[in-house]
Amino acid sequence: MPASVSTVDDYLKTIYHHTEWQTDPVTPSVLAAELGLAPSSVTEMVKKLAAQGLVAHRPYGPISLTDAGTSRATAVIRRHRLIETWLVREFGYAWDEVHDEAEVLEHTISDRLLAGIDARLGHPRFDPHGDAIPGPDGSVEREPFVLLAEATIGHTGRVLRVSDRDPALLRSLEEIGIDVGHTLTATGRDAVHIDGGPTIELPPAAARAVWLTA
Amino acid sequence: MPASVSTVDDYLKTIYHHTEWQTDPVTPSVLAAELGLAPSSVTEMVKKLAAQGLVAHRPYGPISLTDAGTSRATAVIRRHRLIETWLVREFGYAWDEVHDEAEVLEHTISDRLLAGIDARLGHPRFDPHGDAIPGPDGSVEREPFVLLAEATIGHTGRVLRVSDRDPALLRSLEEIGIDVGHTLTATGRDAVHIDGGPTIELPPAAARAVWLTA
DNA sequence: CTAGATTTTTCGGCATGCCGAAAACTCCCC
DNA sequence: GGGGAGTTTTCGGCATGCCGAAAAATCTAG
Repeated sequence: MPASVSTVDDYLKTIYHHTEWQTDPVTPSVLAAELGLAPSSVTEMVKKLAAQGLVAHRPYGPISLTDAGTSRATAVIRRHRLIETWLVREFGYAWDEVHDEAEVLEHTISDRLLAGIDARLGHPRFDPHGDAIPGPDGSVEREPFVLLAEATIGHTGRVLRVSDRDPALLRSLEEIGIDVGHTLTATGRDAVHIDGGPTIELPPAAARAVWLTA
Repeated sequence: MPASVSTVDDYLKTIYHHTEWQTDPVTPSVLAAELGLAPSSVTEMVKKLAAQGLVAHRPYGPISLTDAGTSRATAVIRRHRLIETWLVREFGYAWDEVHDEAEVLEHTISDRLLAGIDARLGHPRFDPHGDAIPGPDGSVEREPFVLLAEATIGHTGRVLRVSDRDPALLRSLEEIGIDVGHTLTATGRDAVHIDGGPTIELPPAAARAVWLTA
């Protein structure tokens, strides 16, 4: 009768993740797309999650996490990002190679081993691409941010995060010199300069994949 | 229609494990007991394994691994023992604490990560309790052995393996000084001396948990 | 404001892997 | 060599989590 832990965790994580850098509501169709499932499957599962008090959802409405759901989601994300960081730092994985492995291990590593990994990494608060690693208590460090595509011309900010959704884009941004921690100024739609250097043209989708401090 | 990888692996591993230090045939009831399942479930699953060519089994007969089954089983055992060794050496787990974690991770770690762990450990060929870690090619290092309970009085041999089935027994043997690598002489039923020292009485089941070189 | 498009939900179904009860088969001992 | 004990298999069932088709609700445009 209780749904499997890792399935539940996947739903919660995906819901949380969706709202982390965006504000649009989470609907069953969005969730279905992100989980790679049919919408009907999502409706069913969401109903179960709601029954368990992890999610708020009235029929035909948006889906949101309850406090219980949020804390469970941040716990999963903590695991995921800690594992990713660990794979990169200790096993030489490239950033676009860690995701699948972390996706699996986040459900299977024990709390004890996770604590060992966390300690060995020195309790990091951010993963290699700027996403915050929630603390063991669920706390998340955040600062106000803007999506580069939505920044006003002339806005200057530090790169907080580069979306890791498209590995090719991620790598090309890296080559250009856009990486977490660098400071950028938006000089136009799809154009920036870095630390006072020359203006650079960005590939099409890039401005929607870079977040700056507000 | 294909059974889940980790379920299949559990069956194969258990069959292999059963024949590793004993010679009695593997029957559905034995397997059911070791897997904690009902015999009827085992019959069903074994039928599927046989259909996949991993196991040889005619109705009412014993179960044995085919070559394909054996190589798959040794691969799982390699993973399991490498993970256990790693948990002990790098995370300070005690020997009786590693099993459950390894049981899960053996199914979920990628080949790549396993190779990284293996390299980091220096490609060990034995786990901390003397069980051989199969090589990546499935090769297993073995030397001829006798169960202490079945050794002739006066037989002297090096301790090859201490069963890790009963953690309490394992620890009490350790306290007495019986551990992998030590040399023992069987001085009677349930009595030994170590490296020429005084004769020691063993707890009841101990003689069935210690293997010596032949 | 209403009709068509879109989204969400309901419903019947499927696969996996397990169980318990009952039937089929083996084995062993007298 | 016949029975009974014990083991193995068959069979109907259950839970999870998914799908597709069809029904219900909502949204959007004219």
